[in-house]
Parts: sequence; C-alpha cells; structure tokens
Amino acid sequence: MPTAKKKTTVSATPERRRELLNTAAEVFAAQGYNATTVRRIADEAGMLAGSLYYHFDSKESMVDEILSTFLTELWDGYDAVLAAGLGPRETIEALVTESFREIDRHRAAVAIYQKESKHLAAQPRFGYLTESQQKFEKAWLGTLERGVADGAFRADLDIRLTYRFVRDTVWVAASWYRPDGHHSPEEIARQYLSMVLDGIARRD
Amino acid sequence: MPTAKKKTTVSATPERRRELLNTAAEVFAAQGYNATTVRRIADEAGMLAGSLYYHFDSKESMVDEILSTFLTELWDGYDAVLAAGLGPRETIEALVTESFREIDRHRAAVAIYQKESKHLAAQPRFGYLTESQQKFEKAWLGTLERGVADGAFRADLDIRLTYRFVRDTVWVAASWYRPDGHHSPEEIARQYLSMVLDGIARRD
Amino acid sequence: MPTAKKKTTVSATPERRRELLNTAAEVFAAQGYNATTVRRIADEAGMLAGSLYYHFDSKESMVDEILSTFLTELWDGYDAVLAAGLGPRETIEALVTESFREIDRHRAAVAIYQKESKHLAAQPRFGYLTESQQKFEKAWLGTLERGVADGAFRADLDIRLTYRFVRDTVWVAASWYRPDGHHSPEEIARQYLSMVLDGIARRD
Amino acid sequence: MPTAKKKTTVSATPERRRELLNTAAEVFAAQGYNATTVRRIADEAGMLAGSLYYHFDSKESMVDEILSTFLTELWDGYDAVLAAGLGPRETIEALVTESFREIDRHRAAVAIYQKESKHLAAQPRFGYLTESQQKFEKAWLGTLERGVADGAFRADLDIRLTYRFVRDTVWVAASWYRPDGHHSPEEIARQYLSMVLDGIARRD
DNA sequence: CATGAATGAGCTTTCATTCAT
DNA sequence: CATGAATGAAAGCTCATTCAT
Repeated sequence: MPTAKKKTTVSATPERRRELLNTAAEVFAAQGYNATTVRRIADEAGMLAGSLYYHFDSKESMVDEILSTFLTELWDGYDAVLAAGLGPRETIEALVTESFREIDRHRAAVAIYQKESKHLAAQPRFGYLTESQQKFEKAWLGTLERGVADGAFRADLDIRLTYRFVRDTVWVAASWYRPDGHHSPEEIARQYLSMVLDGIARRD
Repeated sequence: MPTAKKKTTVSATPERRRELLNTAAEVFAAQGYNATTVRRIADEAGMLAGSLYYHFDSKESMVDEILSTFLTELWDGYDAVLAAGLGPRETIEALVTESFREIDRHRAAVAIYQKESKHLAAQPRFGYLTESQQKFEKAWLGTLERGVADGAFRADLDIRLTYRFVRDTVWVAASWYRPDGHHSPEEIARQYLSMVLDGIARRD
Repeated sequence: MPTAKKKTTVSATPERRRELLNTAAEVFAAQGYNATTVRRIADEAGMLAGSLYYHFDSKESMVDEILSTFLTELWDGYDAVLAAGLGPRETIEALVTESFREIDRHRAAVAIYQKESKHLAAQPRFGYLTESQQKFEKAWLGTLERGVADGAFRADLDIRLTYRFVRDTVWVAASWYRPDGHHSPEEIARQYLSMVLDGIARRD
Repeated sequence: MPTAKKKTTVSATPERRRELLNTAAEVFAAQGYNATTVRRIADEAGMLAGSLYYHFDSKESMVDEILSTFLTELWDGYDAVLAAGLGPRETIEALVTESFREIDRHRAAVAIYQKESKHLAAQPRFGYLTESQQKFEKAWLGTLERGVADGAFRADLDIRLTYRFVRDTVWVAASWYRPDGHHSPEEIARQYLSMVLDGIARRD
C-alpha cells in the first residue's frame, strides 16, 4: 500500500484546480487577460479574490497553466500526426482536423492563446509560447513545401503567405466557435479543408 | 525670402491631432487597448500624460476617433464597390482588394478593430461598431448568396461558414502585415483571392 | 475566564463602517467635501487611501451614507413631533429642540448638509436632499401659517421670510456648536426659542 | 491736462478687471471656490483660461481681491455707523440695515465670505479675514453689552449666543437673497429687525 | 491682450497581492 | 480552505499655471 503522501483531504485537490482553471479560462477568453480581474474569477468560482491565492501563486500563473496545459495536449496530437508518415495533403488534413478538435476541447484556451500570446511571449516565463510557435511554423511550412515539391499543392503561391493564410484561417475559428453548435469539429474541419484546398469558386 | 510666414512648426491644429492619433493607434495595436497606458502614448508623442487631455477628452475618445475614422473610410470604399453593379466574383475580388488597401493605410486601426471591437461594442458610444459589422455581414453574405445562385461559387458550402472563412482570412492579415514589405496590398489581395477562390491544391 | 472569546478587536463589521464614516464626516465638515481628499480621510483613519475602497464604493458614497443616515434620524424625530398634535408654538418649540438635538448628535453631518447639499442635490443620487428640503419647508411653513391663523404668531410678518429666518437661525448653529461645551442642546434650544419667539429687546 | 500715463488702450484696464472679478465672484458664489475651475471663469468671461493670467496672478488673488474689496466697503459703512454715537438699539438697527445693503451690493462676495472665509483664513495672505471678524465681533458684542447695560436689551440672554444668533441671522440671508426681488434691502432689514428685536410671537 | 499648447502635481479609483484568523 | 481587511503601485484624469507667439 503506497503511503498517502500529502493531504488527507478528500476533496481531490487537482480536480478543484482544474475547475478553477476552467472558470478562469472562460473569463479570460471572454474579457481578455488584462481586463479580467482576479475578483471576477473568484466571483465566478464562488469565493473571494484572496482565496484564489491558496490555489495559485498569481493571476499570471493561472494563464500559464491554462496555456501550457493546452499546448501540451495540442502537441500530443500534432506530434502523432507528424509522426504518422502521411503525404503532405493528408498531413494538412490531419493537422487541420486535429486543430478543430482542440478548439472544441479547449475553446477558451485557444481564444486566450490567440489574443494574448503575442504580448505574453515577451516574458521569459512564457518562452514556451515562442518555442511552440516556431515548432508550429516549421511543421506547417515544411508540409507545405513538401506538398509543392511533390505536386500536391500549387507551385505559384507565396509559401509564407500560404502558411499564414492556412494558419489564421483555422485558429481564428476559435473566436466564434461554440461547441453546442450542430457542427462537429470534424465536420467543420472538412468544410474548411474543402475551401482551403479547392477554393470557393465553382470548378468548370 | 518671404514665403512661408508664420508657423515653422509643422503642427497646424488638425495635423497635430492626426499625428497624436497615429501614435496612439500604433501603441493600441501593439499592446492592446486596456494594456496601453495613457502615459505610454504620451511618452511616444513626446509629451506628458496630462497634456494629451488638451487634445482629447479621454483615452476612450481616442480609440473612438481612430475606429470611426477608419470605418468611415472603409465604407467609402466598400460602398463604391457595392454600387458598381459588378458580378459576385468581381465584387468579392473588389472587396478583398479594397480591404487590403485599408489594411495598408490603416494597419493599426484594423488591428485594434480586430482585437477590441467585441468588447468595445458593449458600450453605447461604440454602437456604430455593431452597425458596421451588420452592414458588413449583409454585404458579404449577400454577395456570396448571389454567387451561389448564379453559379459563380460552389453550391455545396455552408454559406455562413464561408462568410466567416473569407472575412477572417482577410482581416487577420492585419496582425502580421507590415507596409514596408515588398508586397503591395494589391499583390497580396491577388494571392489571397487566388487561394480563396481556387484553393491551394493543384488542379489536375 | 471563558467570557469574551474571539475578537478583542472592537471592529465588528458595521462598527468599522460607522467609525470610518464618522472620521470622514469630521473631515468633510472641517474642510469641505471637494477640498477633502480621500487620502486625508484614510490618514485620519490610519489606513491607506486605497483601503477605504474595501468599505465604500467611492468618496461620493461616503457623503451619501453620512447624509442619508442623518436625514433618516432627523425625520424620525420630526415626524414624531409633527404627529403629536401640538399647537403651533409648541410644535415650533419641539422642532427647534429636536433640531438642536440632531446638531448635537450629528454635528458633522449637519455642517456638511449646510455647506454641500445645494450642489450635491444636482445629482440624481442625492435627490432625497431636495425631497427632504421640500418636506421640511412644508412642515415649517405650515406650522407658521397655523400659528398666524390661531393668533400664536404675529400676523404682520412676511411668512416666507420668517420661515427662512427661523430655519437658518437654527441650522447655522452647526457651524460653531461644539458638543463638549457646557450648554446642552436643550439649553441652547431654549435660549434660541426665547430670542426667536420673544425677541432680544426688553419688554416694557 | 494730465499726461496719459500707461497704456493708451481705450479699454480702461480697471473696468475690465472689475468685470472679470464680478464674473469670478458670481461663479465662486455659485459653485464654491475650490469647485470652481479657472476655465469656468474664463468661459464665462469669453476668454481662455490662460488669458486670465494676464489680469491676475492666480485664482487665489482673485478671491483675495473680491473679498478685500468687499470688506473695505463693508467697514466704510460700519465705521460710519459706529462713529455716529447712536444708542445700542439704533446701532444694531443701523448695522443690520447696512449689512443688508452690502448683501444687496455684493451678494456674491458675501456668499463667498460665508462659505470660504473659514478655511481661507488659515493662510497668512488672508489674515485680514480674521482681523475683520474680530473687529466685527468686538463691535457687535460691545453694542449688545451696552444695550443690556442700559436696559435696551433683555438681561437674561447669553450674550455670546445672542451675538452669534444675530450675526448668523443676518449674513445667512446672502445664501437666498436675490436682488431682483420685490424686497429692498431696507425692507428686509426692517422685517429682520422686527423679528430679532421683538420676536415672532404675538404680544398680548 | 489673447491663444494654443504644454507642464506637473495631485486626485480618485482599481487591482493584484498578502496575511492573520 | 476560505474570509476580511489591508497594502501599494499604478492608472486615468483634472487643473492651476506658464509661456512663446
């Protein structure tokens, strides 16, 4: 029998943490990180502002945990896709689909990531945001280049422009996506891919 | 030489206002409205925080003027396009091109609009943001529907999804666009349109 | 000895509020509302300016609570007098006596009321000041008229002028009254009434 | 013909000064000294805030001039009365009448004096306010004492209380007095004196 | 004389954070 | 674990005042 390390308290601490982080993420997403007061989060969680500091070191450490948890999960998915040895078109399809799944699961975190990562990344503590973004860029750019090389994608497009186009196109969806909708993430992904890959104009 | 009496100072009054608004817009775009302090804007403008209040009523009235000026100009362009009686595909092309021109001219304002309009629109003073957005939606949705009807666009796409796709695709560009680049707005518009209309996959 | 567990600190919550309001009232009365800084009140209360905002919403809400509390108590007393069915002279005597009692208990609030009510009343929030003043006028004017009618008061005086005379005469006392004096409020009231009713000239 | 010293400008400088001071006095009286902004006075005078500083050193010097001018005139009148060798009752009558005349001529200044003199007197510059008040007290108290001694006034009254009563009674009138009324200052004085000297109760 | 623009001190208020209970 | 009360830094804004033109 393993020794009961730490806390005999029944109320599983990590559960509470996650609940609180979900609450915080929702508020951050809705109002923006800076505009969100710790009091507001506490209100939403049914406690007083000061009480949050039992669970977290600071407001900053809350976003930190929200974002890093999200990115960890995101990369779990991405890495699996990238390791699967698919062709460029299939890789893009899988990455986009995976992205919409993440938006579905972590809508708030994604929204926060979109709005705040640029200025958060300035702080050393959030260095992983920059790292992630670079890894991200490498994965997408590489796949696009591979696709152009093997003829899956058109050769006449500016590759960086295309990268930005596809990237933004996907993630901005977090700003309007509502999980209660009738579109599953896979369904939305399929439609997006259809537009991105084949265009909206009718083919003759 | 008797020319140019008076005012070696460049700052005729309305000029100064515009200068200051440009400065403010740049900072708002870079740091976000809430995170931007009035002191920071003043620093950038080479004056003290209090001095800004000689020119503007409040921080809020600064964004207000920035956004409303931008939207006025935007709609001048859009209305001209919409009144031109073009076909759906040409209308989309013209709107997208016009949009990139606006991004070129008002990059900061567009970035602010993207990031802040959602929560600013909550205040009555910024009601015109909502109005503009509705007019915008109507123009784009209408054009897309027309295009589907007359066979210019594919009939198998979710029209609202497509609207969001095209809309986001264009405006998000403001977040990375730098006017000093080697791409003219028209050039970028052409590339974007090529992707949006015909897709990135190679046609057989 | 088991008695008096907990809280050697006197400050049960509502007590603290009252303490702070007393402090604030004293400063407002001494320096005027506008001229009083929140910092000054906080100093006097032994805390930092920001800390006051844990207890009160704003400087304005402090005067609000000070004045409304005072007026509530004042009208408790006045209403009792007016409901007692006394003759006009006795009513005036009772109102004046009651007034001096209020000056005794709420000297600071009365002084604030005197100095600030006129411009505070302009704001909707302080509408009750105007209401109170109208009720006040009605009560006094009515009593004076009754007194003239039944012969208790001289018929040859301008009734509005008399009203102002008596009203001011009483309340201005708040500007110099110091409760630690040797005059009880009742004593002062008696003297005032003697002057107001019978005049300062010797009767033949 | 005396040489035109200083300024050939037609617009008699001292006139302008007086106009501006009247304007300032009116605003100070209406809003209180602290609450009055220099901008407001300038607005009312049809100029910009900075321009006032051509005429006056500071906001403070404006009240200073307003109050000292008023007090100079007041004491001209008072001194004449006191030097006239009247009996106590006649002296009181004359002082009260003179006071109402001053209220008529300098309503704004009197109102300012009432509201602000206490805290202005704290500054050395306004030392004359304290002096004036002491001279004032001496004149009134002395007259009242004389009146009690020679039987003109009742002997059973607290003399200081009586002093305050009469003093306040007169000056507070400035807070409601409007010169455009149908009551001349002499008429109001007569009524006040009637109340103060003989009381408002009917004599048998 | 007046304007336009700026200064700088100080004000009210907000808010993340701390900590004894 | 949570509360109540406080801290302290910083924010937006106001205003008397200055001064070159």
